Amino acid sequence: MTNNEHINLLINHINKDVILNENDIEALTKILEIKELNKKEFLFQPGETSNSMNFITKGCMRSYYLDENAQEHTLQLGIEEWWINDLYSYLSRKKSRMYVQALEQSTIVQLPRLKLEQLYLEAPAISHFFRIKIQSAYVAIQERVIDSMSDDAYDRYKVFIKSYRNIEQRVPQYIVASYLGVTPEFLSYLRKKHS
Amino acid sequence: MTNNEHINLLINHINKDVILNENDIEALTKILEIKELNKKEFLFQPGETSNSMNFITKGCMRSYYLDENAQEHTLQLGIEEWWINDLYSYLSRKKSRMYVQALEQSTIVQLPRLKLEQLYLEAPAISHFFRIKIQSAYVAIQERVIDSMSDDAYDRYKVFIKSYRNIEQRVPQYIVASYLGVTPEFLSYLRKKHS
DNA sequence: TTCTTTTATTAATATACCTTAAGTTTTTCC
DNA sequence: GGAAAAACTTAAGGTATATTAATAAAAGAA
Repeated sequence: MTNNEHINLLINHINKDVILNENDIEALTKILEIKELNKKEFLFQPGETSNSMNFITKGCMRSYYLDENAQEHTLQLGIEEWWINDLYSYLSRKKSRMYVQALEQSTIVQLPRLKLEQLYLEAPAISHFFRIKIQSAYVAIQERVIDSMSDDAYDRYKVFIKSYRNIEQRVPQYIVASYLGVTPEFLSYLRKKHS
Repeated sequence: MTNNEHINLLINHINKDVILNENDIEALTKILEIKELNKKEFLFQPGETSNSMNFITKGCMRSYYLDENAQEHTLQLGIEEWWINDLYSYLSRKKSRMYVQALEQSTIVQLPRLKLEQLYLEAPAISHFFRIKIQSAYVAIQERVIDSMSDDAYDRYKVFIKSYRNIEQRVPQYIVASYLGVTPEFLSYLRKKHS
């Protein structure tokens, strides 16, 4: 894929929610950076602060953290045309507890925070777009809190398969387990029991 | 309390995060509405769509929903100078699954959504304020997801007491349990065990 | 106050999920 | 293609939390 193909994926993606004019597109193109990540490579790690919005144009990524017992917990998974980040760190300007990692050879388009916030001032459409994105991130995570309180593990697995249809095939099952909040052994048991 | 006292609580609250000028304050005052709720009265119920931002100036409120087994799950608790809403419904414009209810005789200052979004256009400080609020709501809920995945019930209870210090005394324990995602019986057991 | 309703406690039994450990299958890479 | 590593499965035994049901305590109403 050429750089322009990656950039166009981003522009088209944004254009689904807001109307970008020529200036918006040019300004956006000026500030973006394209980054390649090898399989298992980290975009950032605990202790660092997220300084960009990251749009996946190729590959598959996840964010996760380690609890006190060094157990992995996956917070977010993403493939082509999804955003990946620790929004907590990006928004609060605090150090992240997260690893953000490529699960396959991946390419992302990055928008550096300071330049992006500068851009908000001249390009209201872009500001509006990210307001919408953050709102949907909120909506998604509230759904997750609700599901985790009302559903047992197998119901959460069904919800996961439904909303992450294409992703499920591409990531190891132990990562799905760490997203659902169960052990890989228990997920394996559930899959057998219900098959 | 007079209406002006309720309004001043809101203005002072907003002024902690952004600088409001005289016009901002006047415009804000023009669109706000003050509402009284009796103990146990609902601000809205499942099936309705949230159409305002709601700032508590007196009393204590919560949002909760019922799962398929008619179990209550408390999502949010708030007292004086906290916001209460189903942000999911407010932001997505979809019907809420939530009950938002006064736990004591309460007063809220409401900002109707359409008028507020109109106001954003002329009062960037207010737009900025709510962007910050939604961001902190995201940050708070992500913390909650992380805690629910890494901590056991007693650890979550300790976190709850720390962050909801003043609220804990004012709400029945079974509501705390429904916030933590455990049964009232189990919370009672935990409190005894660790006392 | 007294009665009624709401909330909290206790305890026995049940269940969802975890831990450990061993064995199997799949993927990676030289 | 074969060895090594990574991922998945199975099963036994254990723990955190749920369920049920009965009692006690506290709060609200008359």
